[in-house]
Amino acid sequence: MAQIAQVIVDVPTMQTNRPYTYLIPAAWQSQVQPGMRVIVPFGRGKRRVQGFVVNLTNQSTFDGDLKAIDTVVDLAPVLNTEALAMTAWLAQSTFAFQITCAQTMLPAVMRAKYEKQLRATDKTSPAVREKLFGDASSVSFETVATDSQMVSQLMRWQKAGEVDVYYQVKNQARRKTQLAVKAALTPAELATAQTTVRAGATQQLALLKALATLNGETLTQKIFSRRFNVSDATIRSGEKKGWLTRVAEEVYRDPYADSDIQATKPLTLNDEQRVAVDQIVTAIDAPATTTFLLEGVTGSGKTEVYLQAMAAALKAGKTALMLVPEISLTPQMVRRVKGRFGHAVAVLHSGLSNGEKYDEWRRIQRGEAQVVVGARSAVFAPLTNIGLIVMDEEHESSYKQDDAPRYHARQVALWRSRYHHCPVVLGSATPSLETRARAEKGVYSRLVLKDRVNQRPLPAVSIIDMKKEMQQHAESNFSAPLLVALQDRLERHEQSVLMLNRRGYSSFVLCRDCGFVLKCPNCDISLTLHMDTHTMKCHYCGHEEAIPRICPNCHSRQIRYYGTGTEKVEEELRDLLPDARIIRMDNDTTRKKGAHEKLLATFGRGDADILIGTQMIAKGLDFPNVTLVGVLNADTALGLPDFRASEWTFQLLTQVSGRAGRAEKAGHVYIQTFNPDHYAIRFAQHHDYEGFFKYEMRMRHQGGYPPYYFTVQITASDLDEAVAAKRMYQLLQWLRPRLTPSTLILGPTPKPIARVNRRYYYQMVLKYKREPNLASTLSTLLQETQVQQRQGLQISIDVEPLHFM
DNA sequence: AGCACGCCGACT
DNA sequence: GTCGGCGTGCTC
Repeated sequence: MAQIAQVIVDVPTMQTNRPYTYLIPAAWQSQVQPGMRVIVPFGRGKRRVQGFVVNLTNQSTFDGDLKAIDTVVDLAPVLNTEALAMTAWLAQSTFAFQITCAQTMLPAVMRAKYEKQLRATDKTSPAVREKLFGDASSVSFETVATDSQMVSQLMRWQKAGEVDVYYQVKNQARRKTQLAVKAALTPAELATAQTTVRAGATQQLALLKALATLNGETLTQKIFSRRFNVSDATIRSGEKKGWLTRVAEEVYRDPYADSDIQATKPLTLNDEQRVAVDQIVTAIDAPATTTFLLEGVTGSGKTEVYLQAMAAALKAGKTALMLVPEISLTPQMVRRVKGRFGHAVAVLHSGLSNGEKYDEWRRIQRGEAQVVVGARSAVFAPLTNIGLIVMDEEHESSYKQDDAPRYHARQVALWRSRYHHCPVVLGSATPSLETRARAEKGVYSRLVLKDRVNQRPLPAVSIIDMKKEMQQHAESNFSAPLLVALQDRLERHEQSVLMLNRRGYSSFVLCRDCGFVLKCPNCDISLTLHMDTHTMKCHYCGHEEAIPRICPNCHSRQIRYYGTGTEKVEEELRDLLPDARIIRMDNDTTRKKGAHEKLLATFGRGDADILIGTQMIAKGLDFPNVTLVGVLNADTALGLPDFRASEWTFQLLTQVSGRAGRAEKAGHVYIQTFNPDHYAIRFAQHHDYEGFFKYEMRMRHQGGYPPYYFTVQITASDLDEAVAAKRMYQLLQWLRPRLTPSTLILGPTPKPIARVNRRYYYQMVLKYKREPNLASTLSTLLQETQVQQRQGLQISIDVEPLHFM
């Protein structure tokens, strides 16, 4: 029986990023297990924090007095052996704190909330009691400690024993319960009771008869009253008479409870799909940790391959994990998977409430769900005995988390595949260069789907040179050919989709007299105009202000907005095509829960002719009547200072092109661009992924970028620009001699957006092929800079960053 | 992170 | 003299 526990405490700092040793109180010794949450005293005061038990021993390696665990929060571990191992690996590979990693794997409600409280003691004088507590015995420190004078007063009272400081560690997890009805009498007694109710009491008679059918089982009151048509009032009076008892029964919050989902059958596979499924199934059965790259154009039936391979994993008694990008996790997608696997499916995505996420997580943990579908963080789903991991649209940048722990779901998936000894399927029409290059080298097995399931050819793509258009016509978002095509679709009662590439683009306010651009007072970027709220907003810090009527700089009235937002495009289109029914889909119109789905349903029913949207419309939507896709500005992302700009542009254009002509009717795509000869646009025009891959690989080779080099980004930020810059140069001096000479260091440079939220950002990028001591060097760097970090300097390390700006 | 300790300036 | 400002070190 273990007497001592090693605990990772909820104090995310470099110094506390290691286990602390605690005594286990005798009463808990047989129950505490690694992976359980505990509450422990930490520090010299009375502070208490939550922690995770990571190890049990009988001997302390700590030479000093041990404190004892205060409370054990869980009855069973919330992190199993795999999750604990994953925590350690994740912390080490992303340079994040272990506690941060552990918390990332669990639903948000399992994170503790802390409240510092003051409690009355037996020494509390009436005056203090009156001033602080009133009738209560405790009060939150924050509500009383209003200013520094009060804080010192409170400290004096604490020293005098007038008040006691206490840390309340709050568990946010709430289980949802529903009242359930249970018969309190035996069947014989119920029968007797039926004869004793007064004549005409039909409700009571119905209740007794209903209770008799329960056979001692419980049934939620809601269903009970509906099924037997007895009112809640009757049930309550039955409870008073002692016929029944009502108990609170735990229920899961089921986000899809109200949607009725049609069961679907596996579709017939074509030859290529068959080959793919067979290979994956062979790997599942072996089992082998093969990583497959499933490459197939839109409409080639990748999803069906996933579903049939997952079915094989279930058939082998194993579980399956399917990751999809957040924006592809639409109700249609969920319906498709649930239709195939029914109640075995748990869904995890950001649209769920915290309670719903918690319940889905517990269903998985208890083994009640064998299939998990979810976005990035679902890669940590507590499935055991995984037989297959699928990652759809593996090139999507949303798989990389932007804040600590800065992990890529693909890396986690590969780690779990090794742990469970199961295959991984990475699917995409436009694989990331890293993945495709690994397939080329034979590290991954490549499976190719060349044919579209419906045998439709890919749509024709026309490139429109906007430079020429601008010379011939007045300034407009719509070129003549696109407008003609839109008109034509209207006449033929076919639908069109227009995409506005928002990346690197927005509408801002500019003074036509002096050129003044309205900027955010906290960040280094222009404020974006929002017509719906009639405000100027900063997309980085959320700052909001009124739209200026006169220029703050020269007081001219010639201050107008520039650039293009979806709203402005919509407005212009309504002018040009007054008869068209238009739907706009962007962050503003889809913010409300379910709004996204509603707009798509309207469009799908044919209640609109044109759908205007941002990147979010490029993915997954599949409407047979769409025969025209227009990209209004293909090249805004090309101007970004990022070596992946071409890759993103190519992927986006290829994806959006796939939206045209998915059924019987042929589709056409119009791409408006100022760079008609750019290779990313040319290869997208010809649906030529292979061509793009070869060309881009040459570019990466020349520039020394991934996948030829590994990269690490180091960022420093401070309120004082000079401090950030100086520290960054010191880091460079410190790092250079510790790294191999062949490692390249780019920078330090100010970030393209140098100031965000009043902080100044500087970055440095390491490019290397082999750097054996990199991990230890970078951890030392973090250790050595912790004193500066206290003083307000923030340093972060991003391994294989996706965004270089 | 949050707390105690310790060292300096300005006041009951 | 002391109260309280902040820089520094430590938390099993």
